[in-house]
Amino acid sequence: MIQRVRFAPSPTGSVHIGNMRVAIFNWLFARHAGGRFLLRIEDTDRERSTPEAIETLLAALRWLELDWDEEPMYQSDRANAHAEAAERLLAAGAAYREDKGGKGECVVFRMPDEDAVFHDELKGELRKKSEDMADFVIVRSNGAPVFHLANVVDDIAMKITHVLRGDDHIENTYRHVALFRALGAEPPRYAHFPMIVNRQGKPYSKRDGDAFVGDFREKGFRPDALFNYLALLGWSPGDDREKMTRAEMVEAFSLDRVKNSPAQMDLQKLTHLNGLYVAEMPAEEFRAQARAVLADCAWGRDIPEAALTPVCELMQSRTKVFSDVVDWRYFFDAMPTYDEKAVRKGLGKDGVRAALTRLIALLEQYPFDEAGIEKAIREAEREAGIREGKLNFAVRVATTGIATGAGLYETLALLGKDKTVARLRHATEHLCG
RNA sequence: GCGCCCAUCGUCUAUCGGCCAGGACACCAGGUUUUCAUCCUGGUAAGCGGGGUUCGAUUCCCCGUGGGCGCGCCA
Repeated sequence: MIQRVRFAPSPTGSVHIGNMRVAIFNWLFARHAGGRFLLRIEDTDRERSTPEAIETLLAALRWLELDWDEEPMYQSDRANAHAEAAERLLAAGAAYREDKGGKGECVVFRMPDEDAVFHDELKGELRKKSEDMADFVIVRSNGAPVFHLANVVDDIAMKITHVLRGDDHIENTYRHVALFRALGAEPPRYAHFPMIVNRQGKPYSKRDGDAFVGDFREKGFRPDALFNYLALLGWSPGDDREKMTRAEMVEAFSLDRVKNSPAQMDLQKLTHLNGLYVAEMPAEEFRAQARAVLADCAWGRDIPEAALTPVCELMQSRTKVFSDVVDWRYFFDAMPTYDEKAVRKGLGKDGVRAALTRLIALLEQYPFDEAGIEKAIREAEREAGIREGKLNFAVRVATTGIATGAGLYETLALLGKDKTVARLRHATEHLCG
């Protein structure tokens, strides 16, 4: 039998990272098994489920290349099926009408008078005593179906074989299993994944920042890196592999390798992984991405291709996230923005002013290329009695304003003699301690 | 309160009774006789507590403790 799983989000305008990981696990499961990955939009909340919210959701799925099979089901189209199911349950005595709070009659599902049991693919046999479960509303007094009913009726219609969702649904599952049976359907198999939690161990929320797929996209994370990272949150291939291609993940994925304890999001590790992906991007693609970031900066919009290309070549290997690109400003502006701390540390020492002043003169004596620049700096050090290599940091701060960057000689060669000399001069006149 | 789920380095994880408890991120030290966000090498760092079962438990069972979830005419 072909396995059919579904991702059934309710569109709210932003896509939560925990939800997306559930989608990833469903997708991986389906692709591994050669089954179907289906989409159901639970858009019965008409206030929040706007066309824009739905588009945001689909865009997030497309961005992560979670391609779905068949036409998505829209729950809002299913009112008749839900109502009909409620009628059947009523007719069979599995449900009854009741006015629970003066709001008019609603339809209540009668929980069977027996313990609820189901087999969870991750957690084993899960059970709950009959007396610990109460009947529950399936149709509101205004006629609208409640989540439980709609969810089960639609899963039946979609012929879902495996429901893979967050373990915050475990309690619902006891009810859902009963609903499936009452509707004459065999319940699907279930697996409940642990949640993604924050530092405090609470479910990851928007208050924690970076809670939505869009946040990562905006910051310049790559979708393949985010996919890879999220897949590893709660799942591992069983060996030491971490950076994996989709094909490898599809091949290796199985439910019995999914952990059943909650995982905490580690932005640093995601950033590291993203850097590995960035490093192997084709140069043109890297440039296009950098260009997209620059387009949002007033100073970065009109950089000619000829100026941008060498900077990209220099910086790609050390770019981890595309938002890093906003720090490239010193390559293009006349003057860098000087970081106070770096200035203090790099330009504050005695003798630095004299050495840099001498360097300005020495730069005139050699060709302005990497080798010539290095020679000039070495010579300036010798003359000033500074230990070899020690002047580099001062030069770096004087010319780029910050403490870190690419290779110094390459950076200066790229900057050009005019900017380099002007900045060195500025440093000797205004910044040295 | 009642019920359910969970528990290995700071974090993500490996281990399916015998491990010097392995890897990764982060961190620290060193190297790439120049910086560095790349790269290489090395290091610090873990089995929540108490009972069992067993020749032997991180691993199996029980009880605590801690955290999470559920107990809606929300999804």
